[in-house]
Amino acid sequence: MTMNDVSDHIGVSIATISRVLNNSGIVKPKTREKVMNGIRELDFVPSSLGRNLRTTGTKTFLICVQSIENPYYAEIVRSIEEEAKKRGYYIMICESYSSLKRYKYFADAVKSKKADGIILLSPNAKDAIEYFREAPFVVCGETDGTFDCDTVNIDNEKAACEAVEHLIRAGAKRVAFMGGDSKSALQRFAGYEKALREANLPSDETLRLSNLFSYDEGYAAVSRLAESGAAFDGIFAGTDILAVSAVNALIAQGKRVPEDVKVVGFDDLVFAKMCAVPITTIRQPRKAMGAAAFNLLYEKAVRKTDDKNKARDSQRIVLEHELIVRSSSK
Amino acid sequence: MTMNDVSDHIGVSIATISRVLNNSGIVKPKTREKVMNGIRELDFVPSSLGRNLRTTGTKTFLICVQSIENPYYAEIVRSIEEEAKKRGYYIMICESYSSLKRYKYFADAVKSKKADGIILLSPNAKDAIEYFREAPFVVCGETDGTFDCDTVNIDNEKAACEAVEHLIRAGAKRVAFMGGDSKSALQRFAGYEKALREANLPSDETLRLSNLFSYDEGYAAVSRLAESGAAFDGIFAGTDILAVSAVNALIAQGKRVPEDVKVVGFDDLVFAKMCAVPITTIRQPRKAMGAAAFNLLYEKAVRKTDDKNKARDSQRIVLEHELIVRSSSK
DNA sequence: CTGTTAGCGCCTTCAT
DNA sequence: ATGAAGGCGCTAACAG
Repeated sequence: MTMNDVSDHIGVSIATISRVLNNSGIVKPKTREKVMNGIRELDFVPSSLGRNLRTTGTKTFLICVQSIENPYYAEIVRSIEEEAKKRGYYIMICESYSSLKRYKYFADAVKSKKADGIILLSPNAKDAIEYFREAPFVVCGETDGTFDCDTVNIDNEKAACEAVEHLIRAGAKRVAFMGGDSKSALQRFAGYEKALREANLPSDETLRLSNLFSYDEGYAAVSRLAESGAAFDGIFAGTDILAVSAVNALIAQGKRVPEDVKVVGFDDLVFAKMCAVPITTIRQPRKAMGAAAFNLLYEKAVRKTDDKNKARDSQRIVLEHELIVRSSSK
Repeated sequence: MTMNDVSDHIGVSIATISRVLNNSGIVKPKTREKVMNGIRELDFVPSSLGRNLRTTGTKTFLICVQSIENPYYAEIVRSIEEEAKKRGYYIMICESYSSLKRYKYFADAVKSKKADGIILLSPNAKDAIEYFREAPFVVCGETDGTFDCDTVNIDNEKAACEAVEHLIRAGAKRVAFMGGDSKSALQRFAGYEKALREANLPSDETLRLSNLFSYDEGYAAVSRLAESGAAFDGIFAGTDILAVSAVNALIAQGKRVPEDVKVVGFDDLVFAKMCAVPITTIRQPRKAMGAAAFNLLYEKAVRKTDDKNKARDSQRIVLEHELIVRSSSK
């Protein structure tokens, strides 16, 4: 079923059909109606293959997430999709599993014209970026001053600082840190240190639990810390997963949350409130982040087609976070 | 950058380049090498637009999930992707949000040749299916005898029955049910009833908590049940989310799990073990399910191209589940 | 073994 | 306001 079939069916040239489909050129209302009816009768859907080949564009963006298992991405993706719909764009979600090979694969997907651009929601953005030099792309949720690209993010350091300030205000004097080693994890650690400094509290190395990523790692680390007899009455976790692991490990050790130890997480994922003790956390404006990321990429993709005004400094959009206070800290 | 550029660069016809790229036809080793070098030097990636138009296929499948926020899908998707890679297929993940409009959108994506087929991981498969009549598609994780299509699933009734038998063996005499109203939820309810019948235990309507989907709904329902003073010492939840909500609600009511109430969930999602009381659950063989779903669709898509032997009865693949025993039931 | 050539389905001038 | 025709990049049939 192609435009030719429709053409035969209703006796109008394919050029006119194309004009109707794309709202381009001028078509007599009566002709337009005839075409519309024919399309409906035959249940015709134009092939994107022909169109894309002709226009050398797909109106499709790739969203590259580390793994869809992480619910952090869901709301951002949804927001990107909503924005895309407004512009008539398709979205494909791809998982990187943080593998460099996969990044190459996605970059090639753009080169081979399967998509027009990439939105990278990856925690390992820096590693990926070398592959994307030639593809229009935007990084969302990760910033690193050392590379130059369009970026949407929150101020991780500031947010972490506020989270720790909140713990201190709630009465915590000895606050532990849990986090990974990604760029944003380091920024969150910097915020933690800053808050301690500003409150004139010492930063104790034994309370610094680094290189933590999974639930199991977090659980083990907090269990060890508690067993070691180290004194602490607060935990700032760079991730809700780690915060949940901390709460469960503490309870298993006979400590009470928040009475003995106050806990704050980061990201406000679904299970932050599904925990036995609902967790205080930093909420990122994920909806706004997704929309901003799409629009940034859209602009870039369109500009590339227009090919005037091609060069433009990369933009760094920073959005506002929010502290959500729940039982784990009060 | 097209095959013509490569052709100019190395002085070989585009036909030969195509043969090298597709491993089709016969090419002298020396020529092949020359072509490979040229491709590497120019960093050429063939346009899928031209190729797809020519072959009228995209080697791309859509995976339609209700929402990527539900980690249930992650492992299935991963497994599908692995299988796809073996065959040189691309995978696009799409979210349906259970909206019928979105199903139409996906069906059109296939009609417009953006993809060759659809794997439906949706709990509302039945509603979607009318849209997919013309598109090669496979349903994974949902069966309903009333419609005819290729299907990969476990035996939900049997699995639920085993879960409840386990509760009964563990000493539970009055087991409550929590579940939604999807087809598989009903099948799980049937298994629950069967287990009670076979153990000669009465089925008490007041212990039947239906139409439950979200964490909050589950939490509220179990809280009400406990407050009502109804006697129960076991809960079979049709979903891990509901099981977690039950555990948290029970603890909040001062009940102990598993001493006072034993709980079993379904699906073995990440947070089934991230809960304060790790949850006994039914694990679906998600890896095998994903692989089976891909291969089923692959066969269908290829058969459609071959167009001989087109008609074939739809297949219904049923795979084995597994009971994972954790603290919530022992 | 390699090159030439005819479309795949569509959009877009250019005529009319 | 509409139609005819070329070509987007590639594959496959046919020549050589």
